[in-house]
Amino acid sequence: MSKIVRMKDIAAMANVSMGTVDRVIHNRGRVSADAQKKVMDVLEQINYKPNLIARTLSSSRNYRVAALLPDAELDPFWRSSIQGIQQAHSEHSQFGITISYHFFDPYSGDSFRQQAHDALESGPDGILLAPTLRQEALDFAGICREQQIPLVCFNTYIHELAPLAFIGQDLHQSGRLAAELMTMIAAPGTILVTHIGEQVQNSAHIGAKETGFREFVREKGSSHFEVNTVQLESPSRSGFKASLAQALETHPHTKGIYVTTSKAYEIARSLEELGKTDIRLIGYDLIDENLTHLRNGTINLLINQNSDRQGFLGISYLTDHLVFQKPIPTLQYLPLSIVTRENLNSYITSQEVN
Amino acid sequence: MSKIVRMKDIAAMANVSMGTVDRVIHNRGRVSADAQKKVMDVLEQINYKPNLIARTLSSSRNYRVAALLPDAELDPFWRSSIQGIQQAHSEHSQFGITISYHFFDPYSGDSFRQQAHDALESGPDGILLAPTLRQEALDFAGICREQQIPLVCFNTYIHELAPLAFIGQDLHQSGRLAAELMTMIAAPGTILVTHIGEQVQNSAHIGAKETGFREFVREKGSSHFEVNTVQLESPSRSGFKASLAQALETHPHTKGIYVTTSKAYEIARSLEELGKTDIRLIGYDLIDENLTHLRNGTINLLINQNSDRQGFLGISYLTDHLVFQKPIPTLQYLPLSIVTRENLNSYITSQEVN
DNA sequence: ATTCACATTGTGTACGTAAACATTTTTATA
DNA sequence: TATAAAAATGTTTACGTACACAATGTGAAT
Repeated sequence: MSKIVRMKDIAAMANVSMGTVDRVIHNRGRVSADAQKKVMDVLEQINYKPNLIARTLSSSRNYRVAALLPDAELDPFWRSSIQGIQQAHSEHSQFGITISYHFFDPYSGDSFRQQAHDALESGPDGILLAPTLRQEALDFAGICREQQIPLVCFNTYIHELAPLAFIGQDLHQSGRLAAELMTMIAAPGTILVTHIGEQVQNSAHIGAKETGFREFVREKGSSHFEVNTVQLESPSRSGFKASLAQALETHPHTKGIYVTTSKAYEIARSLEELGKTDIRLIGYDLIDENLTHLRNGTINLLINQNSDRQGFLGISYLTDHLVFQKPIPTLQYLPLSIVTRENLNSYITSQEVN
Repeated sequence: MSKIVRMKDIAAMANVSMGTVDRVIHNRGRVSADAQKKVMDVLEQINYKPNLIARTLSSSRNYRVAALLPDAELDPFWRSSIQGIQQAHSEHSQFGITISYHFFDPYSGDSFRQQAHDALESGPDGILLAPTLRQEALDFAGICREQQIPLVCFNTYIHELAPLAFIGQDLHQSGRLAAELMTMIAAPGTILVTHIGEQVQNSAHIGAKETGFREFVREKGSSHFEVNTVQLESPSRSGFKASLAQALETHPHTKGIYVTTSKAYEIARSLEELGKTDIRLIGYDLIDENLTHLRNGTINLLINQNSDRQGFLGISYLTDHLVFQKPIPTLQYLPLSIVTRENLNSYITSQEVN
């Protein structure tokens, strides 16, 4: 029977005007201690839930969100993040959300600083950030905090950033999962953990996966498997395939390769060219380049970081925070999705609507 | 620059009143051909998107939704569906959605009819249905169509129901996936597909999984694996373990068991009691009973039907349809999530909020 | 031409909140 | 005490839509 309580009702119960109730609820000040108490007393008795619909309609202002993430032209991994952001945007545009995009070179501090500057220039009410560069991200987060701009981060977890929300994957656990899967599908022998032309800045990020991987093997598979880390040339250089071949010669009993980034397709391509078919390959992310090899069997498993959903949730959370003033999760770990040839389509199909 | 167009603007452009615009947009009739044309012309030129916020606030009526699904007391599988429904409800209750629950015995037509009758009695504006009983569901859907009550179904796909939306899993593909996983982790030998005390009504439902499973093995694993179907006693009967032991004697080279329902824990328990440790076990759903065995390793893999998300989406779609009059997907297949010991937590953890 | 029935069109109010604005009360100052 | 300034409180309007209601216009029957 509990009818919905409105500000009007509270005003009546407390014997004050709606204006006063409004001032108390939003503590805008300019209220006598007496009135304050009267309203607070009522608020404690009843369970007032503001009507978010009415609130949104009333204060129908426009919110600007700046999305700051690497350029998908430079790394296709980010394509799906952008898709997720765009989908969230199209679902929320009616709430007066506009998004400006600022794409940076994921390995260039200068590029980041430039784009970050532009993002701030646009006078955003909220910022969505993929903090691939640690130090630059920290500096930027400081400015956001100074300027009181809500910051939501995704993909790369950096504890000290202390954003309003982080959305991503538990990387340590992700590494453990990869190891579990590898020990399930690979024959006993050597497992290579590959790092491909990585920059120093990313080392913490990648490190958590490797640590998790090794931890699992130590716990559960040390009798059958030996883990070795190899550093390969950047795929953009001609030496890439050679450096892989070299690694395989050094470790002749290699039965599996774990690629900690979305670049498994580069390894897959080289393995095909080298005619190696007895090596299990586990990598990350449903980018087109990987899917081809997952379908033809060169890549056996992919762990999906759900970066489309990361982008989607990032924008959704900012909308909830800005528009609806709803509480949002501080830390949102997404599922560690395992993708094979047979469940791939269930992860990438979109549905018709009516 | 494209300012948002309101009904007011359309009225001005077409030289009519807002009332007329309203009548045209909602084709409530009582409009002259002349006025109709004037408004339509404007509507074709501009891109009018109604403000759903304002619409919702204005027609702030209450919607009743009836949820009709099996009793979780009789089958724990349904617990998570209910959780999902409740979560969606708590997120949408501010939009004036109230839900009445009607739990039936999943194997009793009488029970279903009784609860379905109650559900209709409650005068719902929308219905969420888990159509476990085929014929009864068809009859019920007919009544819903007659009474023009929107019907959203989940979990069990029945084509002839033709609901507003179906949310669930592609069962054929689910079977294929199970087979792919089984051939990855099991040693060559016999694979058993088990049916546990199933009712006739569910045969179509379960059949799709088995067909998919066999199809995959035929295509990709026929040289190493032989698939056999076994029918076991209902776990409630004392003969369950014996019937399993009997099946394993009949098929002495059994290396894997595929349980097409959420009852893998029953098999796991019996396997433990029988001391069988070399048989891989793949089942469905993250119910507590299964998780225990997944954690201790008796169950190797679970395929998650995401029934919490099914319930959540079911209510969300009904809300979108009723409250926001948004288009919703006709057919929403959810991902075929693969769950292991190491990614289990990423599927069941909930987050703190701020 | 007058009246009535009916079709069409226009106007006003409600939804619940936020925020601008107007009014009253209190306090400080001369 | 008178008066201005400041503080507190109350009132009104806007947000965009839906819907009830009022006001026109049209044509037919008397």
